[in-house]
Amino acid sequence: MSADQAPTDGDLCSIASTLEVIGDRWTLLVLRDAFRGLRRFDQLQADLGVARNILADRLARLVEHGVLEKIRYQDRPPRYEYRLTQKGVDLSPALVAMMRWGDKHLVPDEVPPVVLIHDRCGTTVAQSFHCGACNCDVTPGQLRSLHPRAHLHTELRTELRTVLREDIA
Amino acid sequence: MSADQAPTDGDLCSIASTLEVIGDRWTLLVLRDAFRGLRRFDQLQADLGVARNILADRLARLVEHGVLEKIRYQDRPPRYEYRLTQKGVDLSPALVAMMRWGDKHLVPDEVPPVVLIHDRCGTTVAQSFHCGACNCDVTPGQLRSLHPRAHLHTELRTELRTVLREDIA
DNA sequence: CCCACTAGGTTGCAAACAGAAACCCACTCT
DNA sequence: AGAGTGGGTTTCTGTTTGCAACCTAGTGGG
Repeated sequence: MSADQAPTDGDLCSIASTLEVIGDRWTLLVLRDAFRGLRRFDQLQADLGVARNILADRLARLVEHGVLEKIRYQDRPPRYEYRLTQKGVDLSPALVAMMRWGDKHLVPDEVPPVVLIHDRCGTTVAQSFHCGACNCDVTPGQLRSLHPRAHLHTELRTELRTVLREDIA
Repeated sequence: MSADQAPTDGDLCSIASTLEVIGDRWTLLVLRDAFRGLRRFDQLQADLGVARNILADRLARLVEHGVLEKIRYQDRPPRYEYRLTQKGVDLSPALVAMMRWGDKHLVPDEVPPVVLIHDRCGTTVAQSFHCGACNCDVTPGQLRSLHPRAHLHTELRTELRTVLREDIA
């Protein structure tokens, strides 16, 4: 059954796979700035204060993974900008979740939180877990996770459909 | 602690602040395992394959930041486990968002996705942005962000209440 | 024509960090 | 007494990072 062949289980776990693409401090800060609308190399470099070679590396990796696109926005002289693809835009739930955690547990009073707006109606939008059956929001503590295949937990349980509890107490 | 300040704008941006706590590949993998129920040093070390000194460092940092608690679960010999605090459990939206992005854009068919269950009713739960006014879900592309203070964008706009568009096209 | 300037990088080198393996300690089991 | 276990720390070495300098088009000014 070979539970441990991979260097990391990047191809088995969605979180590990995701971290192989964006699991880096500078990468995530680049994405944050991309969502804020920054698109050019020097804008990003000035805003982040990151070393230029590191920024070049992270941008190239994000382009390679299809999270950003490198677009030539003028021809002479050739100038490029980096903008989010749909795949990149789909990262916004992750960035928003981190932002909300920071809002709640760090920087309590200094910074008024960024507000998310539904562009059609202009009112605020909340991120949540929603249960369609109960038609209610679900807090993290009321969540359980069901692993369709338990190959990641062969030591704990060898049966399929193992329920792992996320309890805290 | 005591803020070795301003290498980045960690105290201005919630995302940057959050990344100073969890913005590291191993840290995030430790948290993933914590949500799966792993609690002991050797369990984590065996599962992740991380160097023991690195794991010790990451656990200590997470405890220091109040994301995990180090609990003595037996006295002779003294044995400890690490479990999520409420602050730690509140990170689940971020982990879930990364997991869903990985489900959607990486590992497409190999791994059946982990399903989230509402413990009260046993049915599946979805993570979403919800607009209360329209009573509908909002896709990432329909989101705009409103920054109550624009101090992070003084070059772009010096006015308050700058609307930053997250458009892609 | 010559010079400075900008965007978008690349190169070279010192310092910091990650990883592997060995070691340590307190206790229990046999 | 010797081996095993949980929970780490130390040591050494190789990779990664950060910083600064440099490069390459092209543009605008004098």
